[in-house]
Amino acid sequence: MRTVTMCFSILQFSRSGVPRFAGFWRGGFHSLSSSSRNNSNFRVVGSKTYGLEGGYRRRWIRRPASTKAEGRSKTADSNKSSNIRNEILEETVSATAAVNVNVARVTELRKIEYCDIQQNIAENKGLVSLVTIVVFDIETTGFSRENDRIIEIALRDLSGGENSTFQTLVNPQKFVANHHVHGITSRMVNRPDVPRMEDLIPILLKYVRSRQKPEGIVLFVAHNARVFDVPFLKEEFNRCNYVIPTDWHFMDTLPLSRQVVKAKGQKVSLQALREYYKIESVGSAHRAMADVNLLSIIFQRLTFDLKMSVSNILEISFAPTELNTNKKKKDSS
DNA sequence: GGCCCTCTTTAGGGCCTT
Repeated sequence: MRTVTMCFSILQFSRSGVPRFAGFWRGGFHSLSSSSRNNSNFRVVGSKTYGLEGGYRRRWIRRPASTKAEGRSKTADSNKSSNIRNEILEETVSATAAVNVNVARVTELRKIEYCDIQQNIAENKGLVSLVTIVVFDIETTGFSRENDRIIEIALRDLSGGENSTFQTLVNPQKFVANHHVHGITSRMVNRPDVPRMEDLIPILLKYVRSRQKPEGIVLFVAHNARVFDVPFLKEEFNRCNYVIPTDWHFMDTLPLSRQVVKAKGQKVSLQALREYYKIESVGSAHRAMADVNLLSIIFQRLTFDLKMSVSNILEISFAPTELNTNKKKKDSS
């Protein structure tokens, strides 16, 4: 199986982190392939949006985990807080006092010197213990990061285990004109029980932090990330007065796809890649978690074909600050 | 918007993301 062979391809490159890294990939992709259809174990959604029971009393509801893989598990959920946000978070992260998450996070991140991380990576010091790879996807009201908004976000931590996925609809507070693309309508998201981006970001930060390894970095993977997903995410964070943590790095699978596929005259869209790799279609295309599950498999195939190690992948990763997303007026002089 | 390709580079069209 490709899952196994990929481990071998990476083992050729990674030395110090070999044993743990093998488990890292094997566990992650095993869990994905064995339960990709229904192992979403952490959702923050409008209750009616997904047709779940629970009515309107609860602002958001959870779905139980169903993954088979082992992983970090937080079982404590007995604290009956009236704050539903805390109630959700207690499933995945330790409950903390209500603090300004962003300020605290930025302060803490300053203690983790970027150059130290880079140096550790360069020296290949236990990469597995440093890197959490998260495949993600967003659905939006359109292509303009200035005028459009995120309406759905999904993540999958490839290390697998409980709470390895996260997905939610997002209230854009504007009309969704492109529902024909993803099937997400205004009525589904413009609701008081669907979190707005400013509500979601603190939850997202805590969720990612719960998946992050001690003093490690998180590598987010998306298709066309450099041009679409990351600038969009960055814009939404800015709009809500948040900053993307400095230990969040991003990788775009589009250039990898061009290297592998386009040389053979094929297209490099997500669906074209699905056909190229003969991956069975599961879920609706252009829904965030379905695309995340698909990209998780494609990412595995691409890195296998290109014989890429984690070190190689990190070398082509980028920070949001490296992107020049400022609006530039074309110089007509 | 950024990247890639070509009938190119003093440019333009297509792809990719929703």
